[in-house]
Amino acid sequence: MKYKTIRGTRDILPAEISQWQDAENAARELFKRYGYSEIRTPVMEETGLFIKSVGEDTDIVKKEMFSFRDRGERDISLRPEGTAPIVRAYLENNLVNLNPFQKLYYIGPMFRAERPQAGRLRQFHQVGIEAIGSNSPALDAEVIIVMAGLLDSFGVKNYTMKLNNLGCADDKKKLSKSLKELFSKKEVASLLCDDCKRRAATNPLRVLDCKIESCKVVVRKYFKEVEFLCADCKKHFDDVLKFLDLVKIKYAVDPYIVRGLDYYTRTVFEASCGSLGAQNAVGAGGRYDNLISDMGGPVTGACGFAVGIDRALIAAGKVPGETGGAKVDVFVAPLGEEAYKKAFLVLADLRASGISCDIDYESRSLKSQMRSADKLKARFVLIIGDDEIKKGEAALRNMQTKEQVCVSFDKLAAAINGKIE
RNA sequence: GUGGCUAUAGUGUAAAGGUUAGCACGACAGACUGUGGCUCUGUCCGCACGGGUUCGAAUCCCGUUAGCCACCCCA
Repeated sequence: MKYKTIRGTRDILPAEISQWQDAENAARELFKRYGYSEIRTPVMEETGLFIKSVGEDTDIVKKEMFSFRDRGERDISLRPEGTAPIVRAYLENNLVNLNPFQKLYYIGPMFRAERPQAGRLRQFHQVGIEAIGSNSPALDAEVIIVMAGLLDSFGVKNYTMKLNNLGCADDKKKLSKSLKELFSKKEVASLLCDDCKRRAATNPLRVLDCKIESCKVVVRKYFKEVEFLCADCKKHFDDVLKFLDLVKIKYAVDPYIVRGLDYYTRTVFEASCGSLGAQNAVGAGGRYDNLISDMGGPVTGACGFAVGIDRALIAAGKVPGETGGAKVDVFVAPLGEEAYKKAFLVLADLRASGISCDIDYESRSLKSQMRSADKLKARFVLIIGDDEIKKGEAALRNMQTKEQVCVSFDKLAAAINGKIE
């Protein structure tokens, strides 16, 4: 029986792992500059956490969660997103008492049971930040700036940053109600696609970002008349834009951006990249001013984003293998059994001195060992044969210059360290 | 989840129902037996899985699985 990775999951092999490490390192370095600390939460949570936060009627909860009941009859889900677990952790660990304002970031796998495609996996990876405990528009702006900086550091180019203002919870309710009324009119409803006819009743905001042209026409024609934003929310959004203008971040306000998670309020944003096909969202986020209180915490604002690492690497055009391959300082090549034992000892000494080195385990010809050394991109090969053992020194060959010198066994580490500098 | 396209060594590909499934890259070994990259030689590794049609299937049909594309939705 040959086993395979399950649908929508994949192995990240050594040839591409450096891209992931580079991306993660870049993210950590960037977040540190902005004062964010890492937090790691479990990949599993109570299912109820996501139903409550992401929303009962959202697709993520309704049809995309990997949920199961464990042996203790608990309802558990693999996390489909990172925000809810972090809010849970913020409240559960009383971080609010430590400091009510927290800047947190996370990196890790998320799980959604969608039909897989390139750039859309069932286990995918997100890196994101959550700044909890402030209503300031400067925070919205900073979060957007950090996301733009992250995409830049990943090498993602040609993305567009779209912003919208959904308003506070009351505004959203007003909007939803107005849209329901609008779509219930026969002359409007008859123009919508079948999906939107259904959405008009269940989740009317989603009609706004329907891709079908006829629906777009309807939305453009009637949506302008819908007034739903209160004065505070309007001002908040205007201030966010001012801060962004101040640091010359490029963005486009798109009144049809609607996020698929119920907890968003006020500012929402999305970075999309044309080269990704239909999976063009490479990062997105927004403000969620009611989530913390909905989860039993104090009334306090928060804002965050998530970037899909898998997608970002595709968008950045990273190709596996370009930077792959192990590199080693010294390849030790013994000839014969006696020499192998000596080599084994030398290996231990060199490694203890901080020198990366490797050896062949199959006792092959020197030619083969030289080839292996070449493949490993070894900078030096240390040849140990009977002659060398007799003389008490090994032959150290520089693979680039082909220069070969004899070095006494007890001075090996020092000699090599001197040459590596 | 719906619809469509696809599936040949590790990778990229050829074979339009008819011998031992070909090629390139790759891996491994060797070319006066203690010296790498180039070259040459040899070796290794494959028809996704399961049924069916046929004298005969990589090739045609069905199913399964997986990938890809669009939708749904989303990072």
